[in-house]
Amino acid sequence: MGDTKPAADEAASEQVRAKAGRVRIEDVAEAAGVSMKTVSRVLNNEPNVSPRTRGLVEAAVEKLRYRPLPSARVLAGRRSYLVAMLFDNPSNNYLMEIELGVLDACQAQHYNLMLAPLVYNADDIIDKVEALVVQAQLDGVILTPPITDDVALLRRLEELGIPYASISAKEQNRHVGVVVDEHGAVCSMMAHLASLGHRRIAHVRGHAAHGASAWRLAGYREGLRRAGLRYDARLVVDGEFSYESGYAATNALLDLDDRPTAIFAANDDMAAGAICAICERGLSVPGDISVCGFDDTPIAHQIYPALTTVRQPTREMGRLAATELLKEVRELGSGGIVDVPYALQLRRSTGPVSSVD
Amino acid sequence: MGDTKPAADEAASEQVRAKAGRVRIEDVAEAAGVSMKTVSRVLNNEPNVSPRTRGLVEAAVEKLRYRPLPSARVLAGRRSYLVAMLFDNPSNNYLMEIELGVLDACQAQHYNLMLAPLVYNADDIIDKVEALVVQAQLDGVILTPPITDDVALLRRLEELGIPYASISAKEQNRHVGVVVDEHGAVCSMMAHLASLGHRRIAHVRGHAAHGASAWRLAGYREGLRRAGLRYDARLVVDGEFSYESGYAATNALLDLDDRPTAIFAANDDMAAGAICAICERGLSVPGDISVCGFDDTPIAHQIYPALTTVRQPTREMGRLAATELLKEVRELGSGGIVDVPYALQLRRSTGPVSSVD
DNA sequence: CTGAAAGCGCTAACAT
DNA sequence: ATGTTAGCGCTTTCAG
Repeated sequence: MGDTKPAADEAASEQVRAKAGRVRIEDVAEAAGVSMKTVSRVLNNEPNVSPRTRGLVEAAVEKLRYRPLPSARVLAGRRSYLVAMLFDNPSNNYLMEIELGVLDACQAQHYNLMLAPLVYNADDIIDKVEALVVQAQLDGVILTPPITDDVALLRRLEELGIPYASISAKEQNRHVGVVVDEHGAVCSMMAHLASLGHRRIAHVRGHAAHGASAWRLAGYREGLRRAGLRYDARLVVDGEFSYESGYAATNALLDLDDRPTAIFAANDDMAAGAICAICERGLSVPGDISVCGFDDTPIAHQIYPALTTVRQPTREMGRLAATELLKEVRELGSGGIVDVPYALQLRRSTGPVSSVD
Repeated sequence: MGDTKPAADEAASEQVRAKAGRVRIEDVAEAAGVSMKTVSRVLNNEPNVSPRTRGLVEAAVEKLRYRPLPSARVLAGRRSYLVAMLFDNPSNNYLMEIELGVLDACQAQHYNLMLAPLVYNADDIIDKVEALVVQAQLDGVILTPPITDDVALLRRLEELGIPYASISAKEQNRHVGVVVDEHGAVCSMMAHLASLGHRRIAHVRGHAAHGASAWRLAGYREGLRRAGLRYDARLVVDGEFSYESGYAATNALLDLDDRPTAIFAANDDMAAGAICAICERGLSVPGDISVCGFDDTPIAHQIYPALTTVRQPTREMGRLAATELLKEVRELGSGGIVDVPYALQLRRSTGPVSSVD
């Protein structure tokens, strides 16, 4: 390690600086023999840099292992490289999958994610979000159900001119985000039940305030229609997406004189509750009654019998929503709606209608 | 709206500025009739401000609805007001509860949370974390299992001098963070099983690389000892915390000539797998075999029969870990280890040993 | 295509 | 107890 050659000196001093202080854009500029601004251009993919210069800068960045300091960029620039995910925890599992997907996209594009727990329908939600957007200088927000359906909030976000993307929003007009054809999914599920010979199919609804509940009910009715079955209001009972509500709703159905041979619950948790209620009466699934759910959460294959349900690619949905949002952030109007595919997961909880019935 | 009176002018200009640009510390200083620095002192709870002045400043902050811009504070100051949570998803549910707790504490103390998905035992984990710490200027990190047990990482964090807090770390020496007495919890569970008359109690182990597995096994052995039961190696089978592994392990146990009358699985998912395996053989839980788990995840009460298990206050653990970390951030050495209580959740999956046995 | 200078909003160090 | 000054590291004008 001689200290005679200038090159060695330079390398050494750079080392020291990197260790002690921190490599700054100025150091990179010096190393590449260009100005700070040119380095900045390269970093931000701006036009008007010759390929040769770009290469020089990139090499210097690599060599010095330079990474821009986020706070400095934010302070100086217009963008904050920060998006927030607004949520009112619908379910730990669903939310975490979405979050992981969002994180995937954010990391890939060097954006940061901030989490904003909110309470759906609380009257201070707009103030809270506004404070967040202004204070944290958010570049955009991701809305998860059921926050997606707060019209007042949507309006305010539009007034503020801040890009947003929603996941499974009820109203899809003018939105950026991702949706899955829940209506179609439920229709397929109903077709599956009908093909097994079921004629009395019940539905346990989800929480009334959630958009998903309406879709799933609509799919149920359309499914009945297509199978040539009559809608019977007594076979539709309210739940609220929780295990307990599914349990209670199913007990009500089991008390009917003419009980159903199949139950479509609006999500897996309620379906699990349904199975429990059925088992407790000494009936068997699917021997006596078939049960199916929606979401394909882990519980779907961790209960006995394993649940027939509908799978949505949750993590992918998070990733795509974030991707569309970031497009929108870069250029208003460039984000779109992505329709992701669902898949029926046929498992043991559904079977042919029992012949004695 | 006259423009003659200076006071009105000032108010109006403040309004405009607040709307168009943004309220800055300078505006607050002007409104309070003090210098920028004094406002800064009040904002940061620094000493050497007279109560009167403090009051003046606070009133101005309130009136102008002033909020400091994070990036500016970070750039100018030493702290980043940012902590990261390092994780290698052990389970969506567990992680989300921890995260919500951490978020509670961070929000209360005006800190931001960054999420860092990692892969336990990957060889680039140290580089990744180091890049994060340096680049994002983290004030501290929170470690979740199993990342808590990466000794090389812990050493590096200490070298870097960056505060960290861990949740349920295997080695608790010199750590800041939160722990629960898992050993004691398992002993209690074993005492419960023994009191029901069980003499042949099996254990399905967790993933070998996780600290929790070792604790739970140790608690199992100690529990046997206290109940005066002999340890039988054939009754201990390996799992890896997944539903499938619990299912497979239980099938192995059921194939034994002298099969157990109770199974303690190292977590709920595996216990759910165990119940499935038992049911599939036409045996009943707890009639033929009692099953218990650990964690009290939602699945514990969503399967049939509901699972006897151990509950840890997960969200609270996240909150406490973050709280201790932030103490440590403010003043090295001020954070400590918090021992949180566990609770046995007795449900239907455990019962008296069958008399025929 | 490139560079020089002027801040972004705040805090640190040093006055006073 | 309070104020003054000089940056933090980057981007944005605006000028070449």
